[in-house]
Amino acid sequence: MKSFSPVSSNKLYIQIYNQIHDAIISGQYEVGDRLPSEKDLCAMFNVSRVPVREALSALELNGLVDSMQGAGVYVKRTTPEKDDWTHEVEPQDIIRARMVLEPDIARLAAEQINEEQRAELRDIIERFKEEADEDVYTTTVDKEFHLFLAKTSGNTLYVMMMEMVFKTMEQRMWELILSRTVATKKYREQNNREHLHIAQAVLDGRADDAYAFMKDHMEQLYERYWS
Amino acid sequence: MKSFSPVSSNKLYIQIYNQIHDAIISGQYEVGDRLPSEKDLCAMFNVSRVPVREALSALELNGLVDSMQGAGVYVKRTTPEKDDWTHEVEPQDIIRARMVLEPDIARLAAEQINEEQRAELRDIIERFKEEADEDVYTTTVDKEFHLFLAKTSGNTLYVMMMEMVFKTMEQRMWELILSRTVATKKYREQNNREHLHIAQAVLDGRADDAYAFMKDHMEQLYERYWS
DNA sequence: ATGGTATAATTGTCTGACAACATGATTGTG
DNA sequence: CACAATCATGTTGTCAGACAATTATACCAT
Repeated sequence: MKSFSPVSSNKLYIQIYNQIHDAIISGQYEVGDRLPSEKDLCAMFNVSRVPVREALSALELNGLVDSMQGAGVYVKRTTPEKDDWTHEVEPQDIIRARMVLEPDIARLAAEQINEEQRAELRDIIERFKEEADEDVYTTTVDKEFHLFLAKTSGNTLYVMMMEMVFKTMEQRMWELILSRTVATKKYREQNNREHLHIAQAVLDGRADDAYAFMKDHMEQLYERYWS
Repeated sequence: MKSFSPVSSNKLYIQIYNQIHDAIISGQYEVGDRLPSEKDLCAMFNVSRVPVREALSALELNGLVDSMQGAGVYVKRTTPEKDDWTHEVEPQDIIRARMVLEPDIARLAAEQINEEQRAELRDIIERFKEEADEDVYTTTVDKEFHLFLAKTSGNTLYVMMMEMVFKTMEQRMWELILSRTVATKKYREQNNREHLHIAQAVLDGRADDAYAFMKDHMEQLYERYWS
């Protein structure tokens, strides 16, 4: 493999780490390749074993390489941590998850809402009404509404799950799909009506209604998507 | 701050790294705190400076600490608050979310399972039976089963949500709660029966049964927890 | 060819030393 | 007394050499 450049200044092990790290993730090494031995690396970088070992141990603890006593240091993976699962989420996956989750969230929210949260919800309702008059359709208030319900449910797992949902929706331009469905004027009005029904049920503490209205709302979304 | 335990075997710098890493992300150190000097750490771990420095340089290259020559090693971050939501998840939150999610996951899994996955599921069933004879109760196969269903459902959001659930369960020693409920012999047998019923329904593609059995299973969990 | 053994290569750890730098105490001077 | 320069001390960064533990390889006898 390639030779490394001798290092010059300011914390050798950092420069050595960066050089080897870049060499690995840039694909100069394949998975399973063996790095040069520490002795060779010392010669390449023109340093002692200490900074080389500090760099290598950091790479190992980062999961990039695997060092085995007596054998050598082997490349374990050449790609940075991929938590990029959003690309394999299909639109129907999101709708399905929301159909299952959100009615229960609405019910819990209606059961547990307090005065402070009622004020916040009224504020959101106002913004829904303002938004109804505008020409452009945005999903910010929509998102805010559903996340508010999750928070009000008091179940932190629901909050995190809904944030996952919306993060995924943003990551993949769902705007396009929305533009074909709820973004049209007719559907926007219906959407608004449904939101207001749910909000009112939550405000009144009518848990069963909140559940039912949210279920309807989600089923509407489902049908609109598949039509 | 606290003292560290002397290390014993098998790559000292890994154990040292883990101990310091855990001490930092668990909040035993605030941002800006100074770690003990290398000399002190050597005394605490009862090792030489070499593995201590290898662990510290890895922490620095991971961005957790900042080591300044002549001054000391200072904590840079204690892990973003983002990952720190698990502590506010209550046990009933987890049960509630699972009650809502998992029946639908089971249904989807039964609808979409293919031959390869059937083989994997049979393998899991075998391990359930092996585990039934052992004395100690572990949750590894249980977790594997439920995560398998999520994967088989084909809904990546469900997979991520279930991973969230189990990660949370592990983070907050649910073992303790389990030891009071499902860990007892009587419940373990019932648990096993329920799992096998669900698995068989999924294997046969009986979606409605898978849904119903999983719902029962979750309701059983719910009742066991609250009793 | 095959299997076992000796040898070499490689990583893991220790010890001791010194250089580079930061901080606070000491001292000297106005 | 105030203040600045100097020094002592503690800390991290690096070097050199050594040995232990483990693995891979070469060699040899059968």
